[in-house]
Amino acid sequence: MPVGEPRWLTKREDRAWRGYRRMRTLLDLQLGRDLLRESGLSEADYDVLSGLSETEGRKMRLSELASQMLWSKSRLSHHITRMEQRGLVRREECSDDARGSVVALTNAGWNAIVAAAPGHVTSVRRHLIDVLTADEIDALAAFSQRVVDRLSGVRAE
Amino acid sequence: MPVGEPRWLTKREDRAWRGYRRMRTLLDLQLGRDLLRESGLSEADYDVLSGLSETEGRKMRLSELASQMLWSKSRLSHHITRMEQRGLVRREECSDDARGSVVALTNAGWNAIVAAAPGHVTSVRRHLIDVLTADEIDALAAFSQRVVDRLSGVRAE
DNA sequence: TCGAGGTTGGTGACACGTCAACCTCTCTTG
DNA sequence: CAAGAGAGGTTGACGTGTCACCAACCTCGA
Repeated sequence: MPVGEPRWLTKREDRAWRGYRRMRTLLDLQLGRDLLRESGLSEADYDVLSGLSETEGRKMRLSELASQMLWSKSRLSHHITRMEQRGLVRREECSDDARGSVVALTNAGWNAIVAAAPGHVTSVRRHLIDVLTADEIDALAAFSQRVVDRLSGVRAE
Repeated sequence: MPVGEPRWLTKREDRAWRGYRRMRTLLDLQLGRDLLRESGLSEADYDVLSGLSETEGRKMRLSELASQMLWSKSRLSHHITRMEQRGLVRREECSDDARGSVVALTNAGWNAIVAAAPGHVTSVRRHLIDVLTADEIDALAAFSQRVVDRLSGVRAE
């Protein structure tokens, strides 16, 4: 906690910060709406399906998927329960480790992600990617990676 | 909804998109944790207090605050109810419009935001602003503004 | 002046995320 | 090999956001 006056944001910095936050809010909202309307999936659903679909055998350990998605195990477990009830994924026992469980894509889940992906990519393009210049794309990739690296290295102050 | 194959993301675009999303997730988490630890406020609390504190008279119509924050009226109403119970804000009747209500900052609310702001700015600096070059700051401000403008102009499709 | 139609908030039900407690199983280590 | 530490996952309680709906209210044309 800073003791004296902190270095307040300059006008330029403030513009960037507010712009970022507003973009984040609006973009999430729009992409989520587009996705839900066109495919009946939430962004969370999409991420889970997408993660599984890119994996060898279309199945993954629960904890591995959770850590890749930056989700808590509890969150993923709850979410998988709901998706399982909708037939998108299936829990299987883990042969290696009797404690563990494996999440597998069902056919319905595979079909759902295949059907949803084109529309989602189009939506991401329209609202973000195609609005940026090539330089801005590269800048975004570069600095977001840097921010992520710093945050991942630091556990809690 | 696209009919044929969409334009999939290139490697560069994909790096930007994934980087952005990961940054968003981690940054939110970290800033929220910092803020809560140092001031006992959630980011939502902070935004409400901050919005009110920048206003003439430190009070605002509920619907105006909601639209400025890009929140639904219902969400704000729920949140104000909780903040009211903690003494951070107060509801007042609206003289112009008997349907309306006004949210006002209490002294406790003012003290809370004044106490929280320096630490929050420091946290934003450390995890985002100071990690970016001046050019990146300007690029972020520019393209986020552009994305926001396009999204604000479009209502639904 | 009255009624239709839109606006402003509030409310209850539900979906989702977090936290902490818990159980089971695995792995060390003496 | 037994005991305890610790990992993997599940569950329930709780807080928060969304959605649908309602009541109260305003505005404006007939």
